[in-house]
Amino acid sequence: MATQGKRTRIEDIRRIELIAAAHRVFLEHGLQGMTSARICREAGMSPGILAYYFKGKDEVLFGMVRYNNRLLMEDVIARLSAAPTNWARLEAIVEGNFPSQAFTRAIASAWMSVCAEAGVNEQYARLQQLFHRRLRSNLASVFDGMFDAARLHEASLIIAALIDGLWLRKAVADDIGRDEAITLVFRGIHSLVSDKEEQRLRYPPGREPKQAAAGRRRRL
Amino acid sequence: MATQGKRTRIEDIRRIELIAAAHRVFLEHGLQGMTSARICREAGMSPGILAYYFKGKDEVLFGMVRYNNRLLMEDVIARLSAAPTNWARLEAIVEGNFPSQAFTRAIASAWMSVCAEAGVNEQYARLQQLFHRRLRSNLASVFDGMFDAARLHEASLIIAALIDGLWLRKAVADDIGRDEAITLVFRGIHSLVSDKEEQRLRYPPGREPKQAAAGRRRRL
DNA sequence: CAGAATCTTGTACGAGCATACAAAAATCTT
DNA sequence: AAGATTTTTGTATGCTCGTACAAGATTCTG
Repeated sequence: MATQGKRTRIEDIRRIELIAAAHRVFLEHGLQGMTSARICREAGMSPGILAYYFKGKDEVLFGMVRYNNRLLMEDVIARLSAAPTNWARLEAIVEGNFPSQAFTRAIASAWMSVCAEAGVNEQYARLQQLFHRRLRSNLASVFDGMFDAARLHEASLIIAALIDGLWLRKAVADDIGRDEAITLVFRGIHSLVSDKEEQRLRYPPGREPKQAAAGRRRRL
Repeated sequence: MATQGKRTRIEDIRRIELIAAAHRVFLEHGLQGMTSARICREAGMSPGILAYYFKGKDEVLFGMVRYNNRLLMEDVIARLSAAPTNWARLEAIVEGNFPSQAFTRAIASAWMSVCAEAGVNEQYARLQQLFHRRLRSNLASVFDGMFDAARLHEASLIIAALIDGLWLRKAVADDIGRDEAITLVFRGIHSLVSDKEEQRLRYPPGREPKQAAAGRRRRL
């Protein structure tokens, strides 16, 4: 409160460095192997530093999950706002949920450990639920008008679950690549929506086919 | 080797009791909270007993996962062999993957913790892969003849991933019930296969509609 | 029933971990 | 530059958990 010129800056820097280090450790060793000492070593600092900038390890962990989710969301948001058609929006959502360099077994298994923890720890659960809701509402906004309310709910849930299930398989068996996963999700979408509706996705209403145009954006 | 009359019997009994106790602890506390002491207490034995009958905790854990998977598989196998039509076989597979009393948040989160561990520990991975392969080959046997090889692969993978994804959502958000989950999987199946093919599932070839008959069984 | 084999108990040891903290180093202030 | 403040270090403490083990209880055997 008294000083803001330097103190807050260094403090914020260290906190971010530690969270970023925690993120790297997390992606390599999972939630389980994410020990205080390892985080500090990864950040190139002394083991005691964590207690100086954070109340405890849980605070770092929590910040890390938020950091991770923010990274993913920002990517999807950027792609969404640049998408000209609803179909492009759909591609943005699906591809954004399989980040190019991140569809890795190690990352999938780290992600699984967060989901396992979310089953027990209500704070993690809330973070994941936020994430899930965002995915589903993004999907629903693209599908809007194609189904009645109940089917809309169902379709977005099916696609969201399909995406999660593919991540789970990646963690367990690692028998699927990024492009394959994306193809499978689109196969699922394709079979859920009728051909006529799929055309409406590819070419926004009021425009000729073959001529892409900026679809109205409903949600970010 | 020398004595088999009593020794092996008591030994097997204790091992099974401990594994069953481990299973109960696992379902309640997850892989993380599954401590040696808790397992022994749950089994009504002394904390040291575990080291007498097992080489270490990992052996109990491993046996527990096998025990769990066997329970699930036996249920599916029993339903499968009693199924008169391919459609009934499909119902057996899908419903067997959402056991009546077991589609619980606690159980889902315990299951997630195994998947997370499988990403790191190759032994768990193999167990889960076995499980996944069985599910997919069961699905594929029902769908056989409806798709070409590539699409068959895709369809079984999509449905299997959808099932896993619904379990994951159960762990994280607990916003879905057993019947709802089964309905969603069938919605996915319905949209993947054509109406004509779906009829072929419901009524085996060579039989009149409305008259259920025993379909030939392809796989167990 | 005595002695041996088997089974069970309770405890003790050590490893790994989160956290607290005193001392050292660095930085800022005047 | 001297003193005050902030930042960093290294270590110590206490806790949880897996495992080993000696001693006690039970069952088997002759």
